[in-house]
Amino acid sequence: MTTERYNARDAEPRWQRLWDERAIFTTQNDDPRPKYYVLEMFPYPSGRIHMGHVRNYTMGDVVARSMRARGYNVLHPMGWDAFGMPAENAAMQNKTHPAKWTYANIDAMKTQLKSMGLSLDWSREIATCDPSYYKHQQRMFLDFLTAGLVERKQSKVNWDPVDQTVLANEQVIDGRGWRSGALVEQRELTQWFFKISDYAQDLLDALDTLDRWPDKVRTMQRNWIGRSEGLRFDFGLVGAPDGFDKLPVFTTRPDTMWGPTFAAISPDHPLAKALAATDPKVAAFIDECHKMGTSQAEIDTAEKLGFDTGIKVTHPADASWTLPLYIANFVLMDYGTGAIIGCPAHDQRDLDFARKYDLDVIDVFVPQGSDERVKDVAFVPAKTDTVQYVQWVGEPGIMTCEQAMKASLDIFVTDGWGTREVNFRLRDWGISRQRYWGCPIPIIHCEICGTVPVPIKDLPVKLPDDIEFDRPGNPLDRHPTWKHVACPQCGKDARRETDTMDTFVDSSWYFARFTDPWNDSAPTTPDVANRMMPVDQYIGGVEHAILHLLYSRFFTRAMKATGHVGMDEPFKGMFTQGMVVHETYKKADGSFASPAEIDIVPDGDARRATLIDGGETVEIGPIEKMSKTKRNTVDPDDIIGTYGADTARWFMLSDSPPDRDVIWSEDGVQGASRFVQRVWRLVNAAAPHLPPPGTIANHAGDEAATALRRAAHQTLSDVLTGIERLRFNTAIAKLYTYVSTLQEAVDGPLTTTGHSHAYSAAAREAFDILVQLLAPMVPHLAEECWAVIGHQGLVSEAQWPAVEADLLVSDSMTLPVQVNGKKRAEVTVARNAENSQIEAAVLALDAVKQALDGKPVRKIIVVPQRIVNVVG
RNA sequence: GCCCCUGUGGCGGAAUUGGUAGACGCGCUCGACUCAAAAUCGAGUUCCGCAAGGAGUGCUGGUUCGAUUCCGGCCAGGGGCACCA
Repeated sequence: MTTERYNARDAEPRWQRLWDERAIFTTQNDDPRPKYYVLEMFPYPSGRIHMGHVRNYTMGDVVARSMRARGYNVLHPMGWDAFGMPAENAAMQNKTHPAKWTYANIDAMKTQLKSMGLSLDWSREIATCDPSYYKHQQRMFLDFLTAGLVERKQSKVNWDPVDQTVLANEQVIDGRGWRSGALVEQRELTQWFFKISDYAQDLLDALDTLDRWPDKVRTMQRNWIGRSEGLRFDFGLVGAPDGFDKLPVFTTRPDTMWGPTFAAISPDHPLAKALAATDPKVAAFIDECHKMGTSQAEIDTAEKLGFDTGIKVTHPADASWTLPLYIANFVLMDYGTGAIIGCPAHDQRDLDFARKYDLDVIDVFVPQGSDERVKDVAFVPAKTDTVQYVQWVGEPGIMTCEQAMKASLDIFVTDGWGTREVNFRLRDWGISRQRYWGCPIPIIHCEICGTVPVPIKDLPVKLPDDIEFDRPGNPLDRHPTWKHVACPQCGKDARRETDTMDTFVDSSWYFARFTDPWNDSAPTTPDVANRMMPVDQYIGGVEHAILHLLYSRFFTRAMKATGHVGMDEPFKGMFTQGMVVHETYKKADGSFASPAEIDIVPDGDARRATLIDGGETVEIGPIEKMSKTKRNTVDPDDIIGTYGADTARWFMLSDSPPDRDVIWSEDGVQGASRFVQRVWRLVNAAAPHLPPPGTIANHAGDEAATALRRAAHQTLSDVLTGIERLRFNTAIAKLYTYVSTLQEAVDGPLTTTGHSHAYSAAAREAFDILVQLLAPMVPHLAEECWAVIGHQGLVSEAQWPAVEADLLVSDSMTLPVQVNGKKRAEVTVARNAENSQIEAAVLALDAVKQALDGKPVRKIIVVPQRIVNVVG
């Protein structure tokens, strides 16, 4: 039989057009069926999609299509994270307006996404750079301000000298700007902050409820929030300037309070500043500290510097116990109170400092049964280690550090010397950016009225179109007219805030906007948002495990506090997919060749890569993340053009577990392509032999029909759970097996005359199920096949049949038989056989007798439905 | 330094969470079809052994009738955090 090869290039656009015309992926908010919201992290419109996008969106699409087939009202929208610096950089280079550049990119990428055949509701498309989106963001900024969740404060900021902007702590990687790579400097600026730290405890606690999030991500967030419990107390001050009579300190090791030998404050501490005002030597020291870089290398090698203020602090437990007070360069102002106690015996950094400045070292505890005192290495046991306490207000004794910490804390609290305190590493979120291409902060600065919110009726504060990018810095600030406005309160001349918001703000609520993007008067329609939210399955890269996900969790809480949504957590299920990686090809001159320029030929057991143009042999390098610099990228357009979207989708889902990296290889793609053709041939071969759609499968008493139906329903059940657990690779393995089973049917009974009606009907069901299960993964091929086997409608709209549970169990079962833990035989017994019957059957087996070798049977373990083990 | 994850054939990986290790795919070998190639189809493919059989899930101990799975110690690779008191 001759069947033409499946032509994806012809079929795919045809089905995409039909889906579009019939708007079958448009979601109604008032649909009575249960909702399911599946979302992939929306892309930055860089201009072209890459393989990472293909993988991400394919996974989401499989979930969306399968949930639709299971009867849910699926919301699966797409949008654009469209503000950001690349648009400004492009504007500087090409003299194009960021908006023009961005929207052109959106157009191009939308075309690419459409060629993938994704089941997206494009009617909800949003771009964060559109005033119809950011006006609501401005509104929420004002709501948050009213609710006390926004603060304007002087703060030391990370300043990126290349991009000329402030960076959040999260955007500083190894002391360098995350985008420019420039060494970050410290500057004092007045900035807008979202008070995410107000929610630190809640954000931490609620992680326990997110049971459909990867543990890895939850751990990362937990560490980032960084909760630590400890003791807060005041040192008394002797000889300090007026107004400073005590020094608040936080410590997580109250047990070391019995052996401090110095105290130190940050160079940014108010007391240090006060001293600097009258003492030029202090001022000089502080200056020196500020010159210190923040890069990792500098921090690692930086010398611990201290300046003895001459001031003494008094120990809270004993006012006659005084310690010297230093200003030290390693004390951070924005953690704890900006002041520390130094206990050199049990902290290496304190010990180094003590040795350098010739301070005492007091051992609070020593190893159990030892009298060894600290010399050059601090003694820092684990909290659960048991040690001998020698310095103690009560009876010295042997206990764990944990016990001693608790006991010390109790003493301090009971005696009124201090209080329990919890500190978090998480800082407030600085959102001010000195950039043009971002959401303007809706504030007006008036000399008389101070900072005045822009009235909600005046929103949006739109970005001006006529701007120039001839110089670095913030073009909004240089605009001749934009910032000059009248104060909304007093009407006098005032000045607009020229900072824009961090782009992470834009992506912190887009998922909520998708629920009703048509509402022009408010960010959300709470009724609708509460019905469609939270996102049931969110899918994206691990690189956003902290930043984006934590901000979104905060934002949802803030939106709840201001009445825009009714829930705390935005993402019920979260999944982080792995990267797409590819081997690299290095030419003799050290430059890289792209996979498209390479021919791979077998070379003995190995493979050899040569340049198609010229034939030069190139070195096959390590497998790495696809990147422009390594030139190991594969263009989705090329793959879709050559093999079709279905092949690309199938490949992305096969083999690699979705949370791990997938190695893109030509062999793999061809394997996927072969599968597409195989399905096509199989379905075409079967089609003429199938009874009309709707023929009811009834297998009673027909062995062959029963076997076929069992295979179909087993596969249905397996694929369903595979997708549910996002284990697409195993779902695909089941489909491969199922295709082989159906191939056997086509090669045998189905195409031979004389098979029963029951068998025909079972085959009809079996092929319907095949095509339906393929549809989420290779939707175009599935539509084509659906038509070939005689269906009128679209498989994309067809509901999956229910799994018939009684088909998943058979009347007899084959159990493996072990003797002393080694498999020796198999035994087939009735499903409902008694254990005694099974035992008898097992002992009668020759293989068992042989393996026992005459030894008596001591025990027989029969695990129902599983295994039999004979112990001799 | 602290925290987390991973380790299974030539390769990607399965294994219903303590019950037949290696499903499924890739690659490879042999065969069929073909003048030939591609495509397709069939057989084989953890290792040692002609075989019977034995060994085997990074290494090493343990728990168990039974361990890839649980526990202890180590080794290797990857990731996150880090002057955080």
